[in-house]
This record gives sequence, structure tokens and C-alpha cells, in this order.
Amino acid sequence: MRTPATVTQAEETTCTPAGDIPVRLRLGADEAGRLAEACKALGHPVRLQIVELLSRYGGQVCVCEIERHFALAQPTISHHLRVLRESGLVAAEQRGLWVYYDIQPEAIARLRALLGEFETASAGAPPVAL
Amino acid sequence: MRTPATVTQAEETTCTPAGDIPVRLRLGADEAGRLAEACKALGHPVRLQIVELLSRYGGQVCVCEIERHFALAQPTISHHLRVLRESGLVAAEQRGLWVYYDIQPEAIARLRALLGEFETASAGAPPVAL
DNA sequence: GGCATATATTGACGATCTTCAATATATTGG
DNA sequence: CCAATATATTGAAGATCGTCAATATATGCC
Repeated sequence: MRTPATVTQAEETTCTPAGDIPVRLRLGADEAGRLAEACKALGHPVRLQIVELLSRYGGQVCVCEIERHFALAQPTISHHLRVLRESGLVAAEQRGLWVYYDIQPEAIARLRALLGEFETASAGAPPVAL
Repeated sequence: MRTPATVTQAEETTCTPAGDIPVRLRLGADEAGRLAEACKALGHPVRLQIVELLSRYGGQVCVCEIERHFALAQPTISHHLRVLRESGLVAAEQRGLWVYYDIQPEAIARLRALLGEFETASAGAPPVAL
């Protein structure tokens, strides 16, 4: 049945179906910036592979061993290691002539917890007001 | 000629301390590329905040509701949503005049599993040969 | 059909990223 | 000291990214 002309169309102006749940951002811009920086650091295939290597051999192999696995110039690997270092995902320690990188597990855990929140929130839990 | 049985203290020529563990990449370039694309999609504060919103209100709020939370032009939000869509992290569904984005939980879970491997591998488990 | 609205696409511009060659900065050993 | 080696930094070129104005596309309503 068509609505007569007397009815206003104000209800059609909104797109939220279930009424007016208060939609709010939980992730502030500052924290989002920090977490995004870590994600961005992982957002390169070589850096992801480096982190994977370090997760198994971190602190045991020097930079030249890392270089061996990639067809990239030495400064390029050094650059990727710097990006990872500045994101807080890895740390460097010099021993003698060599530098050994290692994973910072808390940084990885923070990212993983974030993804976990995304999953549980999307798993049907009601949108809790916050 | 080298002497196979006489591996003496000549470890100054190498940087690997614990002898010759075979260091190998587990993460292939192709899979690293796919996973890195998802990480890169999360590597922007606004996209991270969008995903956080979608994790709680996905499928319930239209794009204009998302736009409301950011001081960005409409094409910019549309661009970020496209990046997220093409990374596989979110999906879009059109209902009437509006488009509703939602999280793809399997994609999030894949990323989370990757980080979990990084954590457990770095947690002292011996470097299993592979 | 025509109008209004929601979202997407295009094109442009400046910023940032990726890569490498060249060079610099350690550190060790003689 | 000097030579050799490992890693980092600089600088530059090309690619990609982030943003916006303008425009296009799609949908619903009259």
C-alpha cells in the first residue's frame, strides 16, 4: 500500500535500520596511529618474511644471514630492518662486529590482541555502549 | 682442502653462534605478498578505525555513518573502503540506496594466526627443521 | 522520464615509500 | 696506526599513497 501524500518522508532520510544505536569510535586517533604504524611495518612482503625469520632465529643470526635470503642490496635490507625497529616490532643488539635482531613479543601480542577484539566484536556480541 | 671432523674454535669467520643450523624462509614470497597486503590495508589510522567500527557495527551502518566519524572528504572514505575491500578484510553489500560494509572474520583470523605463529616461535621453542 | 540522494570513480598534486650506489661508521685484528 | 669486514646512513630516481574537487553511476521516488 502506498503511503498517502500526507505522510512525511523523514524516516527515509536515515540509513541505520535498527533505530538509533549510538555509534562511536572506540579507537582514538593517537592509538590508531601507533597501531597502524606497526601494521604498516608488516605491510611489506620482505619485512613480513624478516619477522618470520626472526620469530624462529631471532638473536641467533646476524644481519648478513638475513640478507642471504633476499635478492636485495644490503642498504635495502638495512632500511627494512630500521622500519621494523622504529615500529617497535623488533630490537637490535650489537655483539662484536655483528648485529643481531630479535622480535619484541609484546609488540606482536598487542597487534594480535587488537585483531582478537575485531574478531570477538564481530562474532555476534551485541554492540555494547561505550 | 677442509677437514670435516676438525671443527675447532675458528668461529671468528662466521656470525652464527650456535653452529650451522639451517636457516630457511618458511614464508614464501607469494603468501607473504598476500598477507602483507592485508597488513598494509590495516596500516593506516583511518582504515584501522573503520575496521574497528565495522567489527562492532558491521552490516548495520551505511557508509555515510562511517563518514560521519572522520574529517575526510567522501571520496577519501570511499578510497579507504576500497583498499579494505580489495585486501579481503571487509566486504560490501548494497541494500537499496545504501552500501553496508562488514568484516570478513576469516581474513582477520588468518592475520591473527600469523602473529600467533610469530609469538609461539619466538617463545623459546627450538627452531624446528623445515 | 526526471529529480534527489548515496556511493564510486577519475584525475591531479604533494607526500611518502622502495630501491640502489656511494659513502660513512663502527669493530676486530695485525 | 692501518686494513678488513659488518652494518648504517645519505642522496637520488621512480613508484605508490593520501587527499580532494569534479564527475559518474546507481537507486528510489514522484
